[in-house]
Amino acid sequence: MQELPKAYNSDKEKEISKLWYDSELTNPDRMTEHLKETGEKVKEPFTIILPPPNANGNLHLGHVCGYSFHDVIGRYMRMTGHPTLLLPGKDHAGIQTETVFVKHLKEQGKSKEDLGREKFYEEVYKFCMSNIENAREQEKRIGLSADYSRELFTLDPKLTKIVYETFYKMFEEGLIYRDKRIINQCPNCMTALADIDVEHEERRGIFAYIIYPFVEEGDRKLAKKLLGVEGITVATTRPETMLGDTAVAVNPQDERYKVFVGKKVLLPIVEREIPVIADEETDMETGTGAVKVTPAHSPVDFEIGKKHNLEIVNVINEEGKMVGDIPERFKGMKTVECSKALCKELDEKGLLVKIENIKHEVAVCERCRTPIEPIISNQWYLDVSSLAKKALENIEEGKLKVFPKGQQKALVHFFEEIQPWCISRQLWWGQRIPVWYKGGKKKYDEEGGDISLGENAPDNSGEWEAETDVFDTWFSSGQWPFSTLGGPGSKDYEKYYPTQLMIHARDILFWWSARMVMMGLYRTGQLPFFDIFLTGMILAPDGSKMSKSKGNSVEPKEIFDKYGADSLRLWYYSDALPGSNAPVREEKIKGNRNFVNKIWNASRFILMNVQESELEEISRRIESRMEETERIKETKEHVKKVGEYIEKYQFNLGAEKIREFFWHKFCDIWIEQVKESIEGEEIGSERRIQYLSELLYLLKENLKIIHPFMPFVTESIWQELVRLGLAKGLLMSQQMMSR
RNA sequence: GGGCGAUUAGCUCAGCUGGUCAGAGCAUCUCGUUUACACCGAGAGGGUCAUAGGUUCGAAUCCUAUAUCGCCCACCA
Repeated sequence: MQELPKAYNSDKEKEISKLWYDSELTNPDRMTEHLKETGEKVKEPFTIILPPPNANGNLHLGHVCGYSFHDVIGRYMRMTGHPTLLLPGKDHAGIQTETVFVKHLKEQGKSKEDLGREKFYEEVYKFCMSNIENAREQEKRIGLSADYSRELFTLDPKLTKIVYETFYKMFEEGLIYRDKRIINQCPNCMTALADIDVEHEERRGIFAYIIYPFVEEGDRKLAKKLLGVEGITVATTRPETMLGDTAVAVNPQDERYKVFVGKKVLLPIVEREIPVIADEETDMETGTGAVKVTPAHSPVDFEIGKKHNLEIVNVINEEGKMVGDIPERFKGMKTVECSKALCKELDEKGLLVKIENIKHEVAVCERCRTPIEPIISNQWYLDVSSLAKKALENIEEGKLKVFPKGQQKALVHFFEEIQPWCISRQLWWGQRIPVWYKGGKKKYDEEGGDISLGENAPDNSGEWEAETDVFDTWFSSGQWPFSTLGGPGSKDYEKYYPTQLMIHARDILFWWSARMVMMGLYRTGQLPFFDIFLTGMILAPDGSKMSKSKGNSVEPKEIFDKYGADSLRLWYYSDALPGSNAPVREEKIKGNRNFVNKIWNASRFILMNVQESELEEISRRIESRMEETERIKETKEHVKKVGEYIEKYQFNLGAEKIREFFWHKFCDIWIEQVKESIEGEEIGSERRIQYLSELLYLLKENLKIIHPFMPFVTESIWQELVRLGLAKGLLMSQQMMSR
């Protein structure tokens, strides 16, 4: 009797999601009431804090798909009696957003300095807000049943307050301190980076052999005899740093150089006398076995310098330009430029032996791929050793688990090897570190002095200078699970913390989950979550990494428009398993679209068969206790099995199972059987009523168990049933196999 | 240099604690003018489960090597 369109049209997805959000059942408080009203059992709340996407651009396919994991388990939990909170948010993404926005400005011929700090902040804020709106719409399009009434931005003052509290506590306990040491400076982003923000990339480079002549005549002669030249030859990939050399190191076991240890060489060009020292770290096999030591611009050399009490000579500034106590002609040069100029001069002096072209690993900025400059600088550090230790204990005790297991070992390794975390960034976009220096920051760093914590200066004396650095983004997002819930003591926190599960892409395991675990344990004494599920990475169709620059990225909108969200979700469940990569396969998504349509048509067929006069009786029967037929029994087992798969995070198996069962059992066999059984039967006959009731009941239970995976098509069919009085409410809030 | 993981049909991959495990989807081929659906139905072909050993009554599944690929970590100048 029903006249439904012949094919499911995914255009209606927007109306469907409006039903969900308008119902407010995505709010666990509201869901609790709903369960009570309908006489269902209310179980423990289930909470997932969603990873906040960066508010500086569009969501890519990976973000959007990732949420289908949060959503499938969230919906399942909601449908099994757990008031469920999927808490959404957006990340200000300090360095990345600042980089993106500065680029925008540059295109308009402006710089951030033109705007000034305050105006800049305002503009970036606006920029983020418009992106956030966009991102939210994309999240809704995949069907994410998140509670948007609780949505937060990482720079929300409520969150900043909690982040500051953590900072004060850590400072007072001595975990946070200011220290002068060698840091990773990105000359492009103009800020310090934590070790973890640095990546290694193979780049072409040079390996230059340079002679450092001995100071004493006698040494020169001896060297000539033993080494062939009047000095010691060092090999380096970065000749420009020689301007800051304060020693030459050799291995104490190295017979070639033993006699020269303690002697002095004359640093060419600069004409500075520096000692030859012995250090075990020096590898006899590399280069000439003698290495120049530049404590100011190499982490290794910094350590050697500390050990041997060497002078630290700064010759490169935070912009990657040559500065300091160096010959005038090199000042202001970029490092590469300087390297070339130096090689030329050395060659003219006969001190350049040779230059080899090599490939080597270079440390680069994770965001802009600019090679980082190690420089000496004062920064804020967090001593994470005690926090990491607690995290490790929780892993060892089996309280914290990572899926897949292999990544758990990686996390253990990370915690074991963890170094102090540089948490200050020289950016404008972010949370200002709440510190005031009496008499100025420079004075404090040079001679020490008074410091005051707080958002405002302790008094109006005018003596206090505000810290201008901001926190590393991860310092605040590391507190996300409890800060979004209002922090210890608040109502939501008491109800929903700790959460159960964290799901995100595996590339941010160390940046994010590791930090959340440490910060959570620190601030709340509890793990912020117990399971970490790492999603697979989506790749371009050819198996390469998707990137805008390569032009091989697939836009989510394209897929949504063409195949609908359900098809995309189902593809993701089966292909993007933890630990694996998933190249986008359009044919497969298309195949899922066919399944979506199959569900639609099977439902449509059943409704077509039911006559208006039979509705009331059928409705009565499916609402009352049905006789347990073989088919119903089998369906119950099916639902149970799928539930187990979801609870074990085996979404791929769950997806396969619902497809297999609905298509090849329910449609191919049962519908066909019923079709045959009622053929030629009179309308309203007991036989018809009985079969059709059973079929409708089975359909409803199937829709329920399919719903977490494919919410749109199932909900839209459910609403057709509601229209006919065969169902009530939203499918989203129904309870599995509940009668 | 260290660690982790992968290697199963043309493609993308399932296969949990060893015994109907040789599978799914897509692709291919054949047949079907059935009134839910051609975004369909019925069926077919296709893999010595990377290689070599080993444990076992029995291994894709456990162990040991080898090869290839991928990812992560790492200060080798």
